[in-house]
Amino acid sequence: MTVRVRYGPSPTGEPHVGNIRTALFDWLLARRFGGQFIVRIEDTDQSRAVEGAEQLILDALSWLGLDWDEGPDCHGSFAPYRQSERLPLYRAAAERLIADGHAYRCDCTSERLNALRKSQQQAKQPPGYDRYCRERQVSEAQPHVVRLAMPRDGDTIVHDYLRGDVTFQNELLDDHVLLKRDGFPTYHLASIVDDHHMQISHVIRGEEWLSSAPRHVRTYAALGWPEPIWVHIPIIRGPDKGKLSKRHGATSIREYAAQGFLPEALLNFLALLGWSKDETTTIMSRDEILAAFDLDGLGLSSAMFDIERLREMNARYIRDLEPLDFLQRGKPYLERRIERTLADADLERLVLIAPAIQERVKLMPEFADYTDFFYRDGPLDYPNAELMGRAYRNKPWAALEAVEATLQALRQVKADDWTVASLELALRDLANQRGEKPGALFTPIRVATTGKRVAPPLFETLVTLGQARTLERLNAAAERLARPDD
RNA sequence: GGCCCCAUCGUCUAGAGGCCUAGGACGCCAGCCUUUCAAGCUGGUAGCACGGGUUCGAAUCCCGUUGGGGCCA
Repeated sequence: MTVRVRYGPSPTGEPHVGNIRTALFDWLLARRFGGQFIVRIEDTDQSRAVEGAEQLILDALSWLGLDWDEGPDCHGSFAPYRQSERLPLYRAAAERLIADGHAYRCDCTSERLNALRKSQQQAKQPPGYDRYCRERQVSEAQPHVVRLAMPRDGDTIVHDYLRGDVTFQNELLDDHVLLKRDGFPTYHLASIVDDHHMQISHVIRGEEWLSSAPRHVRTYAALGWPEPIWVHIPIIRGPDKGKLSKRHGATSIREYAAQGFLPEALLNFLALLGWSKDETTTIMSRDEILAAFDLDGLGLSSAMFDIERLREMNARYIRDLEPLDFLQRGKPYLERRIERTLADADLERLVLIAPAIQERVKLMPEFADYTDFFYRDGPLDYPNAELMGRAYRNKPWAALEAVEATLQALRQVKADDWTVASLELALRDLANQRGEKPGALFTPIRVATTGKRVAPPLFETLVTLGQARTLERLNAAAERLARPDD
């Protein structure tokens, strides 16, 4: 069997991580088994449509590296891929169902329906359409909806790939609407007609659709079409255990991108939310996930979206980046911070220190914190107290002495010997001579050269900064300590 | 409320009757390392929701209870 799976987002806003995870499983199944991944825009609810949302969805997929074979922006054998452009297909299906006696026209007013619901509520009856029009002849000319004539008794069984057979009592299912008054189909009709015509093999969707699945099964039966394989995957929950939503903070893919999460990390994290390869593997590239993926690895219980775990995974991915790749990815954040653009050669001065920075950055925007001082021209901005650190706290004269001793030692280093090894030797030596711990001496040097208490390792920093600027900044620090009016 | 789904450390999970005195990862705690901050290393903390069965034997199968979630209202 050819695997053909579709992702059917509604263009109602930013794509949500929960939806994208479904798309990920679609994509994985298709790619793993040599099938096709189709993107179909489900825009039959005109009132909820949002301008530009379709592009946002496609962008999110691209950002994660999920490519599609057929979709609204490319040709495919089953075009068009927007439901709003496929209306005649749904109408034809509805007409056929009516002709065969599986569906009927209904012109009940919303007043009647509301009254009905109210009386059902009062009588503590299950709510639902009372099939008033099922035995009537409603003229085509009248405004009307089309409803599916569901069986009145018996059961409908949904064969779910993950859960096995799920049985629903037909008497609890009412005659739902297939075609709305405006001639647009509901999800219940459109998805079925399209899945059939597009030869979809597996319907992977959130568990929230399981309760309407018997309606879909009945529709397939009425149309005489074979059912796809149903795969209802668990939903993602927020920290309060409820369905993940905006209340819980960021939910859109774009927000995660903006916060500095790497697409590889988010992909890995999402894949592991409800799926696992084996008992130990947690870090997997897209290709490794792909090679191991299958539906049987999916779990049945819903997983919580734990941002801490995602952050940790992101940090891990950042550490594992090639240094030059890391620099390129950090570049935009640094440029924004220093408010100018950087040539690649200028950026690549950082290659020596890049691995040390990678160990420290958890989220990409932090890249700027660890690198901006390399690109500042004027005096650094920091309080004098920082310069003294703990060892020279409230003793500017002592700190001054340390800085001056450092200056003296570093001036003697030959320009062509300005390396990590010789700086380490020189500065450790100096600390020894002065009879103090390296940390005591290094703090003022660090603050003087970076303007920060927390910075990358010192020797690499000084080498990257260069001898001239190091001495210049130490001089500036000495001057500040000499007149402690800060 | 009705229907449906689910149930292993705080979190993500491994486990498809004996391999389980339940394994891994993140977090957390302690120690080591250490020039700040990290990273790394070592050790530790913590779980099969409960009650009945079935079986020589149950985290694993069945029933019930409880809890959580979804859908409909």
